[in-house]
Amino acid sequence: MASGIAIPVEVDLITALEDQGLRRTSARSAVATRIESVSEAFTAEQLCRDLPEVGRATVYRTIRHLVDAGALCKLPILDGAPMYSIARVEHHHHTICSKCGAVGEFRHSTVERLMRSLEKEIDGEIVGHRMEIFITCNQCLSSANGVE
Amino acid sequence: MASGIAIPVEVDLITALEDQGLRRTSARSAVATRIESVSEAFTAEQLCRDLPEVGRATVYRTIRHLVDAGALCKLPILDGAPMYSIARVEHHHHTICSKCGAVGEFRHSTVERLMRSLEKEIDGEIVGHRMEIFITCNQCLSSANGVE
DNA sequence: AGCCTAATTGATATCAAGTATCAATAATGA
DNA sequence: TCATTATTGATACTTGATATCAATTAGGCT
Repeated sequence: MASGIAIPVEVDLITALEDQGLRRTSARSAVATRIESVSEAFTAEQLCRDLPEVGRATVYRTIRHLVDAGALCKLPILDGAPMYSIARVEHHHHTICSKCGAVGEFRHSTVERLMRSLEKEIDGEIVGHRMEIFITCNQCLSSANGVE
Repeated sequence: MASGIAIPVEVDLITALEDQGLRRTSARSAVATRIESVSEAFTAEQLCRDLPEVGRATVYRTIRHLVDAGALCKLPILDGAPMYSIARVEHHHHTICSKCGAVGEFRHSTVERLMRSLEKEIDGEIVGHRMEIFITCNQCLSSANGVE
């Protein structure tokens, strides 16, 4: 999705954890491996279901560590549990398909430029931003055409 | 906040509810009045605490109706319950102070222009977007200076 | 290898936010 | 006023997530 503007970087979740001074354990490896193998965004509960051999608490803790390490993005969904996706692009934003929930990443220089121009208009100091674009992905568009 | 670019519109929450075909009741009036009187963004639980005479279920239901009516914005917070703010500006985005949590609104044409330019790059059809700018508000900036 | 210590785990209890239920109540229209 | 329908709110429940804490495990040290 938006592959033309994504800048992929190497992702190694277990290393990201070790870089935080955390030990490499079988539970953490299981969580990391699983996340790397699912290409799409996921919720914590999904991960718990996929990994019944790992305790819920550990799954949640590991996710939190990965978010702290910057290796995972936590993105709040309007209704329901937040989703997580691997941070493959340095600084990026997300596209969310409002039909199927698929999450993509993109990066666009205009967003950063926009921040600088807003700086004058805003009553304080900008420390960060977040942006989500809601789309109907091509897959959902074509399947809708096929049915109707 | 960002008053130079905000375009205020009239807000009358109880009317917004009636426009949805909902009855004017004392519980709904109490909720609407309370929301109008607090100038800042709030959580559902805060509202419940402020209105002990109105049942929790009714508070939640009324908030949902107001969001459906477009009179309230629901904005997901990274950790914890979503906050709600009156939609005073037609289409707008939010500033959130990461120190004190104060929420402001702003509107900027560049955001809409940005959407149009992104349309080409994104693998699907844009149906909406959301943007939050995290700031340290002037009040928090000055109080930090005063203490340190 | 074996030991020591601190980190980690996970079953369980708990918490917090929010929704479903449903009998009692209130609002509207005839 | 009456009949009908919407609304209310106490309660129970669901879901997502965290706290507790005894048992286990990893990593360093000798």
